[in-house]
Amino acid sequence: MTYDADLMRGVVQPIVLQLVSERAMYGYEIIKIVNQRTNKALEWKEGTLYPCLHRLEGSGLIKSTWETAESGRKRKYYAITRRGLATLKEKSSEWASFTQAVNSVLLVPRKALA
Amino acid sequence: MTYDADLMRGVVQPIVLQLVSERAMYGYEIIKIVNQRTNKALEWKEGTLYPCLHRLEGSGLIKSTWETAESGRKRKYYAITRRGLATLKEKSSEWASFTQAVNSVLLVPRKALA
DNA sequence: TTGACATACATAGCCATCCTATGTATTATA
DNA sequence: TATAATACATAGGATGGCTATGTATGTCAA
Repeated sequence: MTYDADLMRGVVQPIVLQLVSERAMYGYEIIKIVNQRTNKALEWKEGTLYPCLHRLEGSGLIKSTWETAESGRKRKYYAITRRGLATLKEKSSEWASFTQAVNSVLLVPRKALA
Repeated sequence: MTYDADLMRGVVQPIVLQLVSERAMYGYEIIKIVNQRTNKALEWKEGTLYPCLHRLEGSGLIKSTWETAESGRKRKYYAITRRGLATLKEKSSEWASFTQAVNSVLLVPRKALA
């Protein structure tokens, strides 16, 4: 159990929503981009992403379409829905205020302590 | 299921460790301080804190002593241990790098997008 | 052409823990 | 003498990330 596993909860959905809001993406691509954009600070596995994609689609926050690349390979592209966009905005600001709240406890300067 | 519940995982332990590292505290006090210091952005209930305190003590990261206030009321004070302090430092920097990683995905400026 | 690897999707089961709800007991207050 | 606040505790539900595994196709080097 990496500690990261607990931290990860609550951010996987917003991150996925953010990415597919930028442009339509397929699952494998999302994993690569997350690893890349965070310099592997976040290193997602399939077991993290795919169930999340299915949940998001089940909730109507994203929608998928199968497409075939020139290579002939089939990919399931996900795009954000109107409701997904609203949720993304919600969760983004929630994340911002949450981190601020946590930091207000975690980052108390020593000189401020009695 | 508030979304906050998922975000909360992974920060409860570090926050508790941070607080009891400042000075010895008892459970009920910790709850009040968290609510207060975060302006109720974080609003912990007993069911969140007490099991966490027991886990931390079980792991040897904090240790407890019963004390009696002038009022006659009994309180269980928790203090951080040497190992707890080491863990706190670890988790604090983990939290810092984690939020940075998440923000590097979540806070991509629009103009940076292809 | 064959083996290895990367790509691409998917899911079952484990497990940790946050939350709700509930319980007990004591002290303070109206 | 209620009611609220203080103070501790735990059982049970629910969620979802992680491990492991499975399938299939495309690419590339030996």
